[in-house]
Amino acid sequence: MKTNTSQSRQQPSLAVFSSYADFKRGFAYKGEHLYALVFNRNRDKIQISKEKFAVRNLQRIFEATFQLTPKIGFQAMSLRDLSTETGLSMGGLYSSISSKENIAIIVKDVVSVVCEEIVEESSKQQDPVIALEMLVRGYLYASTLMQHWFYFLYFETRSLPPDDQEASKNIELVQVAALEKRISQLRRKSDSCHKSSFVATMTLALIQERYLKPWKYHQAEQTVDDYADKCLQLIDRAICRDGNGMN
Amino acid sequence: MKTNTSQSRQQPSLAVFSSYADFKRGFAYKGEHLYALVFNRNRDKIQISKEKFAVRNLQRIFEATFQLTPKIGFQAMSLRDLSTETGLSMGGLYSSISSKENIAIIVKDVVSVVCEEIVEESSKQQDPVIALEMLVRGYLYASTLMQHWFYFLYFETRSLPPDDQEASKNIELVQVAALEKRISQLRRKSDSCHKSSFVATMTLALIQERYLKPWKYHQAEQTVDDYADKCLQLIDRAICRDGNGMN
DNA sequence: CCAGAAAAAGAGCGAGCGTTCGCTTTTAAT
DNA sequence: ATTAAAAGCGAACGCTCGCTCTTTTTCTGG
Repeated sequence: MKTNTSQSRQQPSLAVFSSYADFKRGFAYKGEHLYALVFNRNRDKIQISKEKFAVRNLQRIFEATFQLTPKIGFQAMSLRDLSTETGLSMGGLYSSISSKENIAIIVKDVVSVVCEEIVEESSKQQDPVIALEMLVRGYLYASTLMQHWFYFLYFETRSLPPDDQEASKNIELVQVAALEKRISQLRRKSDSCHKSSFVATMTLALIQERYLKPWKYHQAEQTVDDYADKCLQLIDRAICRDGNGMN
Repeated sequence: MKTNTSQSRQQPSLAVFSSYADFKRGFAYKGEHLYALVFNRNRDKIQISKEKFAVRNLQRIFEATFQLTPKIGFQAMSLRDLSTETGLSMGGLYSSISSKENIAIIVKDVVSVVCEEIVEESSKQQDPVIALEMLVRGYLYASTLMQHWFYFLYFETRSLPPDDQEASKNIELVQVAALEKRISQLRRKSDSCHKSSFVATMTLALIQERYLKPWKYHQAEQTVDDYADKCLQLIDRAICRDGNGMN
């Protein structure tokens, strides 16, 4: 599995999944795979040419960033802090990422790729119920597995150059649009039911709540699976598509 | 209440309100009133002794901060930027706030005061329906009127010293707890209904969504009143208290 | 209108930032 | 074992930061 034939970079699809464990198994963006992806997508920013070395350094750099950043913010993290935490020298840091800003840009890129795949996979589905479930579970599960990345992007969007800030906001807009489309396909047309756009907004807010507030969920008396179930159930209620008859 | 015997500063209560316009009228934390409050609560941090000058400078400083900060973040805003934007000199800035960090600390303090009052006013109500409505509308309306302050605190909590970071998270926990208490009083006991804690979390996430994403709502094709109605309606659905008692 | 007090000004300070570059060590194909 | 290329290193650089302090200007009450 790990034996990479030089350049057979392939994105295994999210495939079908119905639980977090399931999803996790098929999830491609983790461990060395993830950093190999980063390496391949950002060769221009990385002055190291051998994948082996680049991947090792990138892994250290991002893990250290996610360690240092949440309590003090990205801007307040100095490259000397990062050097200490990674064990790399100043020079090593620079041959790996070329600039501090690139760290944030790469995070944006990664989250972007993951989100696009979720939307893409879901859009292949013609059944709106399954498609919606894929969106909700996909985003929820992916942002749990990559919590640090999603969290970082949300709070550090403002550390990005203007164009990337725009792109970062766009990720979210695409996500809501995908949700809204599927929700509107399911919504019972009635004035007493919530508008699709409102329900889509609510759904995204709930998903984000989960990865933005790790201190609430890290102890996790409640699993992500439960959380996903509740979100889906709530959507049903909001659009009057309840299983049990409610008046 | 507050121990204000010597101080003439009085906080007009939020009183009763049933619409945004209503709430706005009775809202005490705006304009010069607000900065007078800041001045009185932070005399130790402010080296200017005449209220007149202090209030004028504070107003300039916070308005400039809220202008500069959203796009680049607080850490990236230099005091020279702030000096340019406010029209104050370096020295003027320092006699007004003593340190850059104090700007963030004061924001935390202000948001804290506003939130405490919302919870306090609501807790005086014995009718849980009205109490819940006061919480939701109060938080939603207040965070609309003071959008910059709430937004800043959410994104800049990490620029605060550790104790204030803790305090900032606490504001949110108090808010959810207040919501949860009232929701649990209304919740129909049934396994098919969402747990009070989940509904409270969802409610807060929805409220925050609104002030955290100004680019979605600033054009506001949808008023805050509508938004509040929808939130309350959704709560009812989630806890199986529909019966459409929604006027 | 004046004199003492308060406020505003802004050049200057040391610290620490992101970044660079000349050098050493490691790697890996011969 | 040799050697050229790649990776790693860290002192040093220019710059900007938050902050201070002396000087100047403005305010204010008699």
